[in-house]
Amino acid sequence: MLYNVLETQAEPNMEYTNPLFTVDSVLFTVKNEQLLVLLTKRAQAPFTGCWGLPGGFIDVQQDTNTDATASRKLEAKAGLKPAYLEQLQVISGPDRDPRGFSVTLAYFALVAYQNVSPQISSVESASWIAVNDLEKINLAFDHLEIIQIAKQRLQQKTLYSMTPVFCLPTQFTIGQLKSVIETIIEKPIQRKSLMRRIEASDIFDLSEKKIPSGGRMAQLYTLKPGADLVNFERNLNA
Amino acid sequence: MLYNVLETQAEPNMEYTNPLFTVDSVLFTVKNEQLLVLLTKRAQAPFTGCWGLPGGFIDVQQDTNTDATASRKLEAKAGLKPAYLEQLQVISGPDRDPRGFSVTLAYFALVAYQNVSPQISSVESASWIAVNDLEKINLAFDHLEIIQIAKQRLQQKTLYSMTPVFCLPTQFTIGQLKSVIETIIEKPIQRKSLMRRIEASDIFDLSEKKIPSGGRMAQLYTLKPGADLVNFERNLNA
DNA sequence: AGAATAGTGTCTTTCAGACACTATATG
DNA sequence: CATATAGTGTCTGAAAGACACTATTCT
Repeated sequence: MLYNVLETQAEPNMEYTNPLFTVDSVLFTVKNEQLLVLLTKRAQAPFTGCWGLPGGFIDVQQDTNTDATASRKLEAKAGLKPAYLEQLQVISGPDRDPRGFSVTLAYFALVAYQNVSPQISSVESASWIAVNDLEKINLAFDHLEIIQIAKQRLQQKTLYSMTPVFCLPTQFTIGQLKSVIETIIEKPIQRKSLMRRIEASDIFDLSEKKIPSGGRMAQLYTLKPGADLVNFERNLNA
Repeated sequence: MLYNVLETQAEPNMEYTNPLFTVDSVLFTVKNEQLLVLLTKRAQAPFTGCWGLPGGFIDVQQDTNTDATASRKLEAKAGLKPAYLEQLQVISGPDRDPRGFSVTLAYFALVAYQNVSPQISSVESASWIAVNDLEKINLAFDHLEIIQIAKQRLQQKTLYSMTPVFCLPTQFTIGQLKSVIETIIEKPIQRKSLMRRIEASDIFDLSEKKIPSGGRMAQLYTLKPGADLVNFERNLNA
């Protein structure tokens, strides 16, 4: 006993115990006026059999940074590349993983449902779940909390940017964009306000095509190649 | 050779090499119309003798999360507690640290210069450097880049919140706040606009006191106890 | 008095909200 | 034709910008 105490004190430069470090992604899409999140069924302990966020460990041989880790894990677990990916935040603590102190870098990502529907349905262990139905699901770790934080960030960004276009195919109509935005922020917006922002942002091209919509034909738009998203100086609605 | 290849393939569940994980802070303050950042002189390799951001490893025995790590390191290296602390972002890659793949969680923090000036000057190895003079300094790792990212975030937040109050003592005047804001965003603002926001945010109390200012006495304000910062729905200036 | 800073009154500008109106598709 | 959705015209409203004006303090 005494011996151990002395030995510890004699090593002030000891290596700190390195905590577990993982990268997890909250990948959203929108389908039928519902915000969906991608969950995977956990094959290993802890929380075997529970649903959780797709993620895993950095592969220092392969990954050039944590963005690459997030992408690689989404590719491996659900066979898809997100259209949008950004860091959300780090969550850490001694009690969130039974194996010990853990640090998780959470990403927040978007894809168009149309682009990934076939891949997901072919993967047994991955599934889209409506964010508003998550109480019914038994989620691993603090993943429910992380999803709520990601949802809030998505809602916030939707008020001052065109981020939700990444939930749509490359060609889309104003009506579709309006619907996706309304699903995300859970409030109606004015079509006129959206049109003004599309015009002002100058990041969209008119396609030559129009598509049927139940009424008058709708103009198709695309994001200009290489265009960066713009942040507006005012929020919508809120 | 062949044996090694087979062995690798036979261990799909092998432990990944855990990268180095550190927590660094970009602590800003404002003094004499200059934005300053706290740097520490590195005692150990790599980059011995260079200036760098105060930070270090998580202590899984002591820290309840990475926020605690950031605070503890600021306390240890400069003897101070920041008035404001939030996550900035994770920077990672195989080449940013000569020791190998590294992951750094950067924090962004604020203090009032008046509150910490004595501590810093008593610490040999810590010093405030003007952010606009950093080219002259030999900075460790990619710390220059991290400081620039933190500065941008601070500028952005200043446009839609009262975050800069954390660069001031608990009692402060509108004139002081205006000056700090202008230093941060490097642009003049309208005193009237600031007054309107102070009124609208409803997070400040008038003190009973006024202080001299070179002209008419200036009203002292304080942040209401327990008040959360408000995000305005429009940006200033920009 | 004159200079300096604090604080107010008020007009302009910008952009979102509201909503009526026109346009064009379908059955 | 009616209905549904696309898209426009234009008025209102909220909050920032501009800036002149008053108020107070010091020398």
